[in-house]
Amino acid sequence: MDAATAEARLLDAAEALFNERGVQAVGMDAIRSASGVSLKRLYQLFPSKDDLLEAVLRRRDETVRSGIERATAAHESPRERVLAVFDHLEEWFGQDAFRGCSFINAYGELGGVSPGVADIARANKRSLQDHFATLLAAAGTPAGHTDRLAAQLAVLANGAMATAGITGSQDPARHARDAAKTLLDAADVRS
Amino acid sequence: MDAATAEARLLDAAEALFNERGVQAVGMDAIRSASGVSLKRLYQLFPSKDDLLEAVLRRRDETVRSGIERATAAHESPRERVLAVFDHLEEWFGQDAFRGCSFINAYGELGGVSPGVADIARANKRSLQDHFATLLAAAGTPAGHTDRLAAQLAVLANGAMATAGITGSQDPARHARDAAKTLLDAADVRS
DNA sequence: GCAGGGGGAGAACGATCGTTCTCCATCGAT
DNA sequence: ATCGATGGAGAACGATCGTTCTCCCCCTGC
Repeated sequence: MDAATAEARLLDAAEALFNERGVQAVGMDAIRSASGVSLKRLYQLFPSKDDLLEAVLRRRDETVRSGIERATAAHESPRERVLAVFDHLEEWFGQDAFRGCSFINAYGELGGVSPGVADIARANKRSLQDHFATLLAAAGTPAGHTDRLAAQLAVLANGAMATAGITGSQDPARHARDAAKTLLDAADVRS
Repeated sequence: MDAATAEARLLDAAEALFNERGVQAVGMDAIRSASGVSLKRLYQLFPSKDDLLEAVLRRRDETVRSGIERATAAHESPRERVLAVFDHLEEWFGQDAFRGCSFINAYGELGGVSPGVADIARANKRSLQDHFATLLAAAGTPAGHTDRLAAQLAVLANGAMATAGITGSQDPARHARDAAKTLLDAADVRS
């Protein structure tokens, strides 16, 4: 097995286990067993558990960003693109392994003691809000209003993730989408 | 020191430390040092760390419920009472020790391995949504709409907590409040 | 004054974890 | 065929943690 596939297998296994049980409850042996990669190789590629965790979060960050990008690109108007984000959330929440947003969870567990984890979580949440702002700017909304509306939409999306994680239901995505529609209507973002 | 004050000191110390560093990063020795209660007494009152954690979360649940109750009771109309919840959040987010919602954080860290923690978090979030529903029902909103609107407001509140925790800012509370106002307007909850 | 019991300080214990090390099998190059 | 390097399996190590135990002090009832 070459280094690239070993790394991918490690990130896959670690991501799944961290998602399922949290970070600190997962031992390096469990990651080794699940990935089929030896401890020696593991520590060659990721010198510490922190390094592995941050690599997992960085890859996950890239995954969710491109997933949202792809979901919004499939629609034409800014309004539909904003709503597509919430449709994307609903689909995500329906997956079997869904147990909340990795960044919200990792921040809750380690944000207080690991600045690296806190930074990655912050960056991911900022990128979500920036994405909303970009979509709204294309609708020709006045600049002052887009930032406020983007912040409100980000709060809705994060609330959907947190609520869906805890309750284990997809409903929060639909409620967030409905609320987003109301906010877009009120801001006169109709196309 | 009698049992009641020992218990209170333990819950205070554990709550502060869990909030600051997460649950698993806090050793029982740290709780003993911070509380000034001996390990023997600690284990007499709480036979395991899990018991202590659940007691902390249950007390915290009572605290946030009564805090929201008190904040809403200070206002007259259903609309103002709903908005008072978000003012209450903003004040909370401004506290120095604020590091996100205990239930969202605890669920992220332990919800996957501890059904007790997951249950308490679920109950807390359900009570928040129920509270919104009760406030809206008093406004005479049609029953079908109150549940949907209450769910949307709960998503907003949870999103404010998650976003404020990660970004360390009070702004999400104001954005959530603004969004809530828009939703109330759209649902014609004007008093 | 004294026996006894409850509580405090902290050592001790067993388990687990992150990390490193040992030993051995494999394999390509000469 | 032999050498050297590579990597795998898993033991070993040191630290930490949850939990229990030991020892001693102090207080109370007679």
